[in-house]
Amino acid sequence: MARKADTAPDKRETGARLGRADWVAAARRALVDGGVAEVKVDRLATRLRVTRGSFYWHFKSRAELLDALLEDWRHANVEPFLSVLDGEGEPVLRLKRFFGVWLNGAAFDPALDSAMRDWARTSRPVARLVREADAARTDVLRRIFAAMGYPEPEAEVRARVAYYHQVGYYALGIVESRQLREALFPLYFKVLAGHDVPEG
Amino acid sequence: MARKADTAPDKRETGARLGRADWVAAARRALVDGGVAEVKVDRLATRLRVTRGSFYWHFKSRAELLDALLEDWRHANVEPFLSVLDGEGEPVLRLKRFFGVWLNGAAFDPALDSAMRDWARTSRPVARLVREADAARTDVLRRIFAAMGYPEPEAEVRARVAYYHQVGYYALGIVESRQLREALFPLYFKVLAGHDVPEG
DNA sequence: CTATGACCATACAGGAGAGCATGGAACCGC
DNA sequence: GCGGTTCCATGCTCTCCTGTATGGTCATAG
Repeated sequence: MARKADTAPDKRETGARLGRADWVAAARRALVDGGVAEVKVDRLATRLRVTRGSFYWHFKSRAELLDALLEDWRHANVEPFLSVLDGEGEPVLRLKRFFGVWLNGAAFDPALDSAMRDWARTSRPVARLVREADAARTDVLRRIFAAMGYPEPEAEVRARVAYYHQVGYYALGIVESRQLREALFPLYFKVLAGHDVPEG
Repeated sequence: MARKADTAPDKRETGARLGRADWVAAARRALVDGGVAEVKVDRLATRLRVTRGSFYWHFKSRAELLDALLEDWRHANVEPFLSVLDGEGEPVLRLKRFFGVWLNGAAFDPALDSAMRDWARTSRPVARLVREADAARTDVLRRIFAAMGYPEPEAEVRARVAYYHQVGYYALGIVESRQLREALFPLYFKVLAGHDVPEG
């Protein structure tokens, strides 16, 4: 029944066949709004409007899908984050750019980040990966603060406060208008950086 | 087989019968080190060295256990937290006391707090409860900063940074020696409060 | 037009876990 | 020590999910 797609195939374009990427994308969505426990083969199949027979052609097992999901996250939410922000320029401007990433949310998905952290609580390899990402990110911040002239213990502490603060913000599941966040931005910057927001 | 408790009944004292509280305690432990998904009736039964038959005498369903778990958390980790910290005294000293709660961790359990937040990601009522707790706690902080003389928008921002920072710290699953944390405490205090650590 | 490979449906086996029903054991008041 | 209450064991049913096997359909190269 129904290769003709009764209503809407949810993600893939009309009638197109699926690939591993489609399954990973569906898994990512399920992870974000349900946790790993909700990443189940038959549910994804239902959502993609195919049967599990399709899945087991693309993947050997559910574990293989989770591995692919992990690699997908690493590739999309860790590497770019670092390469973009660990560049050149005035330290204060680099810091402003760092905060900007959180604010505009173009480079990465905070909800996915939280979901990954949730997953990490019950999976050793995931925990390792997430912690590596966290360490790398805080290290970028630490170097920026050090370049701004803060002595070593304080640079580390400021990096932590800034980064942990953001993680906490998203962990709380706070929903605020972009306007409000932008209005508070100068104050956040002053408190976290100990400087006023620079021009540019 | 075995009312005589082969090895150790895990929690309840020798041979004693169980009550709702025992099941809730077991559920809390399971929640902390496995997430809601691991709070399963038969696993708890195994851990308590009884069968599921016992459970369904004390509880109508698994959902009822989760409700009890929720109420248990609210009663143990929200109300005391506020009453203790919203007291009298110098604002700076109250702030120091607030941070002290995080540090010595006697008044509440940060791991449980994180587990609850994870749970809140996939449950509306839990999210509502956790958010109420968060709002109440940040409000205590905000009032302290305001009493310290910070004008209103900044008091709010400093309260957020301080609180979110702690939430993030635990969300990352960081494990540090108490020594290191105490060594960094003065710096944290200086960055977060804009003051040196007061005496007393 | 046909053959090959990519993609998917169907049907089966098996496990894990929730929930109910019922009988038995332990305990307590009297 | 007897009867009622409290607590627990045992044995079912049912649902959800994973994994495998196998055959069908579609696209496309030649």
